[in-house]
Amino acid sequence: MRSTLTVHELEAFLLVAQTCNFRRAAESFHVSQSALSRIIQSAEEKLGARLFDRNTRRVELTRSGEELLPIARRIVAEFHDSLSDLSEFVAGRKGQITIACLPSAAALLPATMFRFEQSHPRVTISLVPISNEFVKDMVVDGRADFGMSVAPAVPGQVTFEPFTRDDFVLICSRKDPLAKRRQVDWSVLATRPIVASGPASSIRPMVDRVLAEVGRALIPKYEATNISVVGAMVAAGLGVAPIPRLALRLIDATDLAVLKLGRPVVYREIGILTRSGRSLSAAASSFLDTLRSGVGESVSARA
Amino acid sequence: MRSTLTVHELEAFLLVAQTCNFRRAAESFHVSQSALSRIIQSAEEKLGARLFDRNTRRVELTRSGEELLPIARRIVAEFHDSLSDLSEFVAGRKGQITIACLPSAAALLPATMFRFEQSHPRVTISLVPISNEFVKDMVVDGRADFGMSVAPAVPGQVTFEPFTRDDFVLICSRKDPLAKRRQVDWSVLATRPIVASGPASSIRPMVDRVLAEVGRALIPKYEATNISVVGAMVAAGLGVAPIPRLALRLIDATDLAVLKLGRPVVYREIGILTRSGRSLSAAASSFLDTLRSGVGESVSARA
DNA sequence: CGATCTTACGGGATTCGTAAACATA
DNA sequence: TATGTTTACGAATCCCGTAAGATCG
Repeated sequence: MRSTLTVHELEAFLLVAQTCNFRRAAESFHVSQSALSRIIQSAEEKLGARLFDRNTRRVELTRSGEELLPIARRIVAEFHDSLSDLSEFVAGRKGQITIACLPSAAALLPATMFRFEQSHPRVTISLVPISNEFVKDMVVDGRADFGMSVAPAVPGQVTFEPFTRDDFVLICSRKDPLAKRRQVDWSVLATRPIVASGPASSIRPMVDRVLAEVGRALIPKYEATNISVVGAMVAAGLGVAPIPRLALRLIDATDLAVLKLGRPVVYREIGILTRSGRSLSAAASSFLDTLRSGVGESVSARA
Repeated sequence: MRSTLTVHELEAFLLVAQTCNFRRAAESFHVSQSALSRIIQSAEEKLGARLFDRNTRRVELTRSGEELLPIARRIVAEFHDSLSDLSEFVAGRKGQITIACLPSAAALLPATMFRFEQSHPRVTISLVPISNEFVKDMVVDGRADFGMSVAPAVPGQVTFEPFTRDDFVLICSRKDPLAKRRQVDWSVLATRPIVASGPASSIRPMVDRVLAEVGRALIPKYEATNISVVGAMVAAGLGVAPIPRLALRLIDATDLAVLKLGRPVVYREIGILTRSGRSLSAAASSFLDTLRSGVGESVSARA
């Protein structure tokens, strides 16, 4: 074989083989018949063998042509099928999205996931709840398409796009006299034992900082790594806890009172982490569009 | 997808994906680096998605690129593997040959088949011994690549190329006094009972014609369709039989004497039948070349 | 500043369509 | 002669290589 055939030539070949008629095949192929004739000639030349025995009245496959027929069919089918699969992917209609996010931020996503499912039924989503520091890692090394968390201490490898603000609330037992109030200031924390999140949590550093601002140090009476456990301890009356409002979704609130935390005004900025200088998959990109377009909804859902 | 990618582009893509470096990939691909850059650009444009996130220092696959990677590998591999298979076929190094031939002509082939096997180990050959009239049929409708037989009564659909002449011999019992002679004339047939081939055989009409020429009619004392049976009957002393020399190979000659048949000089022209206006497969064509190039050998083998 | 990808540009090869030539039943 | 394939030819397109430009570490 002097040179390699083209998919274009194989397609032309298939049409001629199908119709055994250059004129009609040319029509199907949307080229002039002389062009088709030359395409076949070129294929034959490259192959070093005639593909059709033809005269002006009859066109039929040679043995070589018969041998090529199933091969060409397979190649052309493979070619188009595979690439159309790919185009599904490129269009974002198919694919897999992995999202790394803070456990509390996970509460922001299900509504969006539901809407996304309507328009992108063939996209699967894997939501990985993970502590703050690892969100960035997963995004940086590509294990996640994007992340949802607070802004990273060191940007650079990731880009942070603010998405929503998460303010803090105080939870206390329903039996605590505070339970009657709608809002308290952070200073109230001086009056009660504090159930604190573990130091690895994204919550703890903020609470520490705020308390430092108001001139007090956090001396935790109790500590728990898991926010649900914090909730349970508070519900049992062991103390009070300042937590992000979104974290309420992860807690059994039956025996809890939730109070707005007034001054100072503190919030976490929850945003979208993407890898800098790296493009998103089409599916992930669509998902983020859906997420952004639903901001109003998700903010109201937060109340 | 606006338009369809090219195998050429897929190959370029694979090289870039492999090296993550346009310059080196361009080298492997035997094009300038700018050309490669444009090939990738073209692929990206056709696909509607970037394949590489790249700047002057780093080149790495996007998600779309990662998705394309296994697809491209499969397509390109399939493409080359299949077509190289085909080129094996086209070169005649691989394939299947079906030969329809007279049972007696089959004796001409094994020597050639042996030599052909040396140079074309991946070609399989199917030899179909079949009566004369069907040889032509098989060639005409393509069930056989070519045939070996006497010239067809009506040419036209097939082309006849003479290959060898097959003269006639007389077989008789070793006990017959004739057995002492080396050569007799056809007229000797008047002196003995004749064991004739069946009327469907290609031999019979010739014998009839020759006897008519020498002014005698063939009144067969015995008849057999199968040439081996004719031989056995002659060996048993039931009569004598004029048969083509090639047919001797199909007969147990232990108890037979073989005499040359002198006047009139009669022979069958055995030749190669191919379908008119139809090209042979490369393997069949090679085989025929081998066959023709071995004429001397096969003629001598005939003695 | 150096290595590397991208863009600009001119030339050459390819491929197309129209139309005339050619071939077979 | 009618139908259908091939060849001729001019035009448009595509693709390449060289070289200059742009960009990141």
